[in-house]
Amino acid sequence: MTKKPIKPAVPAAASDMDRGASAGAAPASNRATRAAERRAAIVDAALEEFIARGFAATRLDDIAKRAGVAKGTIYLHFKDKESMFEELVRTVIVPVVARLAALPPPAGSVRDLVEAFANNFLKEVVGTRRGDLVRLIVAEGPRFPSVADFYYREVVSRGIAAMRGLIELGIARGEIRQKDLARYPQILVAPAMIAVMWQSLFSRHAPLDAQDMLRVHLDLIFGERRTT
Amino acid sequence: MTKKPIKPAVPAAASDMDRGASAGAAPASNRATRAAERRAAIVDAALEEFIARGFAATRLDDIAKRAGVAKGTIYLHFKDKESMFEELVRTVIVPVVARLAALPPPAGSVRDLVEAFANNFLKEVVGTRRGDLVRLIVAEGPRFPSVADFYYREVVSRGIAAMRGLIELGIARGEIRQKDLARYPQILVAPAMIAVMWQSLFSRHAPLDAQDMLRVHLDLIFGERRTT
Amino acid sequence: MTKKPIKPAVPAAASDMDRGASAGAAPASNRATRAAERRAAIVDAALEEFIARGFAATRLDDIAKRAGVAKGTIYLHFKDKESMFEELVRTVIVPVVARLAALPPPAGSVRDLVEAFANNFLKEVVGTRRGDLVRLIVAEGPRFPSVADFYYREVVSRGIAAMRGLIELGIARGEIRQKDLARYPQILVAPAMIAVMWQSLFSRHAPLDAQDMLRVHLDLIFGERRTT
Amino acid sequence: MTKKPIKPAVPAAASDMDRGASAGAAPASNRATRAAERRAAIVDAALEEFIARGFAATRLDDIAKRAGVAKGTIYLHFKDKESMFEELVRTVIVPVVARLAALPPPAGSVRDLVEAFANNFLKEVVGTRRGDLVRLIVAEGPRFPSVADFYYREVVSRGIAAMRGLIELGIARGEIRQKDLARYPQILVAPAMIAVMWQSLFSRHAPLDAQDMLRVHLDLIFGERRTT
DNA sequence: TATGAATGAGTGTTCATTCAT
DNA sequence: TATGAATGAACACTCATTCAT
Repeated sequence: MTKKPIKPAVPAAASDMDRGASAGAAPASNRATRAAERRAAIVDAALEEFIARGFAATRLDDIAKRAGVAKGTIYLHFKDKESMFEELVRTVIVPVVARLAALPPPAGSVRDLVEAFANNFLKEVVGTRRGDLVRLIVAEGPRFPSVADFYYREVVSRGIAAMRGLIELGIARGEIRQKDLARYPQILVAPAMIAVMWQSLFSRHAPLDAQDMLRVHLDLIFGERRTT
Repeated sequence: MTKKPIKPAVPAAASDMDRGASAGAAPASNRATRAAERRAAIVDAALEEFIARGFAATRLDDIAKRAGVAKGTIYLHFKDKESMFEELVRTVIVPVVARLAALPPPAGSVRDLVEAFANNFLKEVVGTRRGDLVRLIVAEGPRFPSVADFYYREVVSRGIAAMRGLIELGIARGEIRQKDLARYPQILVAPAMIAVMWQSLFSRHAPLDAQDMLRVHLDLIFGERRTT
Repeated sequence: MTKKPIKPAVPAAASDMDRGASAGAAPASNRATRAAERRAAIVDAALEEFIARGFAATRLDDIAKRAGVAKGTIYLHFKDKESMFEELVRTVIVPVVARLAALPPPAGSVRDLVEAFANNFLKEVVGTRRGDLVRLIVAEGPRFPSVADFYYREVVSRGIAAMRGLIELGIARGEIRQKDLARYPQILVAPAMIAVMWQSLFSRHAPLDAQDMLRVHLDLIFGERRTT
Repeated sequence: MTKKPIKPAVPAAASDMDRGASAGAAPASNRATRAAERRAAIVDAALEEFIARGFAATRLDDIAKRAGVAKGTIYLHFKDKESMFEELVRTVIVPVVARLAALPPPAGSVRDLVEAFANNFLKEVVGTRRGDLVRLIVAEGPRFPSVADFYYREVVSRGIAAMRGLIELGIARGEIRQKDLARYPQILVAPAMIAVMWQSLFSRHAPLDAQDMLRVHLDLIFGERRTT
């Protein structure tokens, strides 16, 4: 029995950001696979270009060139430039959210949980292309309400809810003193967001040790760690 | 003796953002005054458009229309679109910085100082056009290194330094326990920045009581206030 | 066996100036052919417009309209207006030079040679669009050194050399008495050039019988012909 | 008795080309003088710019700057750019023609006359701004029929007539053998015209000894000079 | 009379989108 | 399905001309 290569439903479509090392072109058996690969290539290229230049200043020509397809091909996958941008954000964000939603085992203290979460964020977002995507959304959000909406719905509101849950847990367990914090989970993540922006904008003026900063921030919330 | 109205040499040139209620434009006496007024009108209009659409998507035609001048007039004041954007940021930011630099009377506790500062920020930046300008800089910074540089130099680095000074004072006076905070003044202002972004992007999904959030954040840093 | 119509790889690309009666455009089979035809149409139209108005006053819009293409199409073939002008001159001149370089059979006297040459020039240049092109180069040369350079290299220096050769031959054969003439072949062609200019500028004031004038000039150089 | 400064009817208006060393601003007594000086300055500047860039590419701004007047001032002297160009040519050419019309004493042989004339032309036209003006007229003539007409009427037809007169005199005196030459005085001046163009266009590729060339040409017409 | 700020029509160039191959 | 040549609307920028001072 020939074992057919198992292809994901949305194959490789989520850009390099979510591909391990799938760079080396896969065998590309049938039609659908090829199409999906092309789409993924376009998404990757578009993300790169949009991040580098913003929506309006990005040329479809450049995206096509970078993706290694003809300009017309883009229109086989996306209705127009705007749709492409909107779908792009969805395509890239969905798997990230999915992974984060698969919470790590809630073992240990709340601080440990939050810290694990923060470290993950540091590694996977701050200073990476994903961090740039966040900045891109901040930049283009007002011109793309649907993107802002999507981002709020899928990422922000969920993230806020998750953080609130952790904060309430921390309060219940006595790890967090300040009860009001549960009303503003934003405070918990604010320095992380600042770190994201800082890396994009100011890191060449004054590098920021994001990890250390987040530790200090957590100390503020959970109390300084006893260095036993 | 007739008291002649004293007109500033470069009057109101810094955009509405810094004009009190100069709406009812004066008769506009001399040439230089007129020129300055026009320039101010262009700056105002450009700011509005750039915030609404971003740099690349803004049309000089629209700026001219909004400013009530002909397209060519813009080029009497600015070399080209890019220079306009760069000078615009400077023009708008400088007086804000100048005002903030005029420190409020350092009376009372450090918390009071910080709180006064935060309230000022809330009133003057969060949810205002100035807040949008911050977002605009975040959005366009990577494409306009000179703007990012300027903003870092004039606003960020100074703000960080000022915050650090306050934090160290708070530590010295025993108001702030966590000494490490002085290494990351960003933590102090992070929620304020988040508030700025939030208002631009998500306020229609979930309004944010920025003032209350900042209070909670300060409680975190200074300890909860005794409600006497 | 069906004899397929042989099409040149770059067909008719050199403007009407070098097309015989290709007016009834062929069905235009393949892609490359179509492209070449379009390019030729643009070159023709541009030549016409540049001659009529000069470089600066010529509108790309008009060229496009005359060529029957969209304005953007021009930019598929030429980098910008300046390059178009420069390439245009090359494109048009090269085949003319090529044809002249294919020397007529060097039979008969030097005078006959020169006369054949002059008659050819009269028919093909004086009073034609090619003549206007010469005037155009004289007009725009100072603003387009590269054009002047090219023209000097490809046309002038070669023409001068060829004339010098003929003159020396004429001297050797005793047909030309004045030996110094070999130092200034320009004298040989000067009346022809004057004829070119005259047709463009003054023919409506005073028509010039260029052929007769050239005959008189040759009489001057070779001595009057015995009217046998 | 106050000695009023004698002003020329067309004061200084003919550009540097016809001013000796009037550069050092004259006392400029009354209104009319000042106006005439300004006009002359504009004419000078305009000539310079038109020669350097051609009609269409010349900016009134540059002319004004070079002339040391405001842009609006130009419109006090000329209806618009086209009129300025047309009047400019007239203004500059008239005195040149006037001077040439004041024929040198017709002493000596015809060849001496022609040679004196040619030397004058070499010194005053070839390689000078006046020569450039000739090229400018050749360049812009087709777009400015009135200029071409004027030039033909005032310069070309008169020059042709004068040359014809000299040729006929030469024939009558036996200095010139070829009687047909009288029908094409253009032949007499053709090398001189070529020299004018050559200096503008090709002198940097191959310098041309115009004087020697003209001598050879005259030898051709009058027979080689006996070097006694 | 002279100025030069202001105007706005005009033009070169770009680029999202279409469509014949 | 994929291509990329062709399109033409859109836009930044220029510059001749006007006019209030």
